[in-house]
Amino acid sequence: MGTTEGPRRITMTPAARRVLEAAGRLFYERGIHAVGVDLIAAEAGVTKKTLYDRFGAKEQLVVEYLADRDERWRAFLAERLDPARPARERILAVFDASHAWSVRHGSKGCSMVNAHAEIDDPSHPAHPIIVGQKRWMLGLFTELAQEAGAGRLAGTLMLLHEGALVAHGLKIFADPIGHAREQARALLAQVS
Amino acid sequence: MGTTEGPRRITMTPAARRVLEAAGRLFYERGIHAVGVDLIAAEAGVTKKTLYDRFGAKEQLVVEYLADRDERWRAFLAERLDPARPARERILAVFDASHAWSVRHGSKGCSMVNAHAEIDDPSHPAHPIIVGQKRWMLGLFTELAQEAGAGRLAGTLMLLHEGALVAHGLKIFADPIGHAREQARALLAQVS
DNA sequence: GCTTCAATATACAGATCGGTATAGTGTTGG
DNA sequence: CCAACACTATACCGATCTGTATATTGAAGC
Repeated sequence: MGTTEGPRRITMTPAARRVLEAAGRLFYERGIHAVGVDLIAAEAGVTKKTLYDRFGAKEQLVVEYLADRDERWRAFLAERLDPARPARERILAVFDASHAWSVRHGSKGCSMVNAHAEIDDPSHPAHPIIVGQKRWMLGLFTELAQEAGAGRLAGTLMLLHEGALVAHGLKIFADPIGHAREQARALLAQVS
Repeated sequence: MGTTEGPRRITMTPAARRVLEAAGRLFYERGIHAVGVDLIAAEAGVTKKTLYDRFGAKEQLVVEYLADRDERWRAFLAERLDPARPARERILAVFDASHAWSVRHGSKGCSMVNAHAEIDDPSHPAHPIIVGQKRWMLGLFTELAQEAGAGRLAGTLMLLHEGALVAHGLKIFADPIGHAREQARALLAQVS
């Protein structure tokens, strides 16, 4: 039950990697529709020809961007979910991972949620990636909560986590992810 | 302490109203950058000249769109926050209002959060409207929670609410707003 | 009655958009 | 040696983008 494994059949040459890096940074910071392929190519130090030789179309570049983020996030999270530790600690580790991730990757909120705001069409090839990650996160919280003997808390944990990411992106109040983690801890403590 | 009252000095003629309605619908459903002024004018049954005579620029149209949504949401919510009722019920009424709002206005999540995903520049005139509404919501939860003798729950209520709106937009699981409301109720019951 | 103004219709400007075409360079592996 | 391939450089295509220009109509208010 790993990553959804969609299309994603592009040759990852050095230039392609630079393109993906630049696209990821620009898409996340400025939005997908606001960023043109010319800018991406320029930032990557690559000609447009190369960009199109590797990715074929901007849409595919968007797909690769999101699939890459999804893959990286799951790997990042897996590193921090030591299966030896009790489920309750692993639940809190999810919030800690989100905090660490946001420190490393910037604070404009969740790239999946942001991309979803720009994609209306459910038949867009990026759509299953977005929904897939969120479903996977809900599944993770469900498993962990059940293992912690608090199965009914899965939905609440998901909502706290999503809310924290949004609040963090909007910079409404200080350390929303830490706040969500603390609330999760308190809720889990009640089930003991 | 009402709406932030930004610029917003345009003559609201009948044609302008139709433009704002069409822009709101299209911006929300397809995203701001994905919708052109030609389409908005066509959908509103108005010439582009009229659109520019009223709004001057697309950016101003975006500002009006968000300011209008903000205003409507606060009025919508005020109608459902009977000051005679106890604070605890009014907190739950916020979640009920969000549910009713989403039924009426569609389910692509929060228009402020979605707009924020497309606006990088904090100096964009729409930025204060977005952040303003969220700050106001946190202030509302803070007041209500304090009045209910559960001041420390304000942040959690905000996170549950934001998370529910996101989850609702992504359609991850059934009735996230109802779930958030139920969790809020449970948390408030503990403070009694 | 004449100005004011909201509105129409249409055409166009300049920039940028996603994407393609053509020609050539440098490296690598059979 | 040479074919394959990743890549550069540059120029171009048609479409779409925001925004403007021109000329006209119809209704309301002093």
